[in-house]
Amino acid sequence: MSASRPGGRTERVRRSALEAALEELIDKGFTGVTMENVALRASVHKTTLYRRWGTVQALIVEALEPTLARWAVPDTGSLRGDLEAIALELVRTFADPELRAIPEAVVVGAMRSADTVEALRTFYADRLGRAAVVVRRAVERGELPAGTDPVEVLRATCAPVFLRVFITREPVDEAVAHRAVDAALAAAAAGVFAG
Amino acid sequence: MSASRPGGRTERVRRSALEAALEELIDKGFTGVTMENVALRASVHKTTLYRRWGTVQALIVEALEPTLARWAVPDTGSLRGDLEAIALELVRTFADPELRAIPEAVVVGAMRSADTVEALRTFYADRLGRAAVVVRRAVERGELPAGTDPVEVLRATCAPVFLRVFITREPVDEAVAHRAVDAALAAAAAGVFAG
DNA sequence: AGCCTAGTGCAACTGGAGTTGCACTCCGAG
DNA sequence: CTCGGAGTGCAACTCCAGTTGCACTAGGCT
Repeated sequence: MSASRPGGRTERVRRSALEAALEELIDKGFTGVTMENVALRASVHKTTLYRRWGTVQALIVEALEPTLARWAVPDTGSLRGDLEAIALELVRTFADPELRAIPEAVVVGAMRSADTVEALRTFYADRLGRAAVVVRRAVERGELPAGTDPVEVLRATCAPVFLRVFITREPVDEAVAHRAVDAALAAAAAGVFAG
Repeated sequence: MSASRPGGRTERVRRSALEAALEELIDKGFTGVTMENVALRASVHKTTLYRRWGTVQALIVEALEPTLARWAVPDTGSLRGDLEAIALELVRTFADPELRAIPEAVVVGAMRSADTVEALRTFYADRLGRAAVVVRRAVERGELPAGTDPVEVLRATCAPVFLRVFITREPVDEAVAHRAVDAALAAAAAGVFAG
């Protein structure tokens, strides 16, 4: 464990491997990430990678943790502004091939290994849970009916973007984001997500 | 090509392989489908499979074509009824592990090979296009504002289901389907998808 | 009937992912 | 400083997906 030797070689190897994994991911896309390539780039032997992480998926998941963790909930003053910030960030992420590689890798990984499924589930549970504040504030301000399920509003906002990117494989632009926000707001205002 | 000898061995091999591929897919899930396993089950040599289809993904895509093609657009008399039929069919498909394997395989395949991406895109373009009648009828009946984009309504209806199944990995039930329909209808009624 | 060839079967090969046993290095505790 | 052991490097191995060259079978055509 790295905990036993936090300042030593183990930690250097760990950092080097995670950094290399991230670079490989961005370069080659989720298909090209290989233990051997990562090992080469990190100047670490592949045996070490297998021993510490077991699978490429696990390595990638850990490599992505810091990137995914640092995410700030928007606070623009209005619900529409907050939701648009969230939706637009999604669209921009998926528009940039480099940024897109990261969420894509996780979703793909989840299709293959059960542990990655769990990682994905907890990640989105956490992020949706954190973003829920945005809707709760709106309910307090009286912008939405009392009893509105915050997470449902967020799901409705993000779902069309994900649908196009991962399922129907349609292009996404800012108009998609705006329409998704409008739709979510209309449904929420109508009380669909309340009770 | 099988066209050159439509009644002969080539066609028998083709049918046998596609059938075996489908069975393998349902049995083992998308992970377990291997050219060798399919070859074994179909009593066809794996070399033949590689020569005819090239990759497992291509084989699976072709094996799924007939299943995916036979799909009837619902016509219950009301838009809500039609959309609920569509959404509930999705939910039921994903609830059944056997049925779920099929769309899952295609989505996973699309993450890996470019040709599968194209297959997925055209499939959903076709299905959304065919289902659009449901909304067009509703517009004619005056249930929705004129100028409503039919496909947008369908996307809004299906997106939350796909989001939970493939992205956030949350369980789906019929309540999810109903709420998605309600949300899509509320947004459409508010004119979000018109103009 | 008999030829012609596309399509298939077969076996051996390639290549890369993942594993294993062993030697060695280096951190940290005493 | 030195010693123990966790962690790492290394090389050789297994295993399986995918490839290739060759023989041959079987369907269509004259």
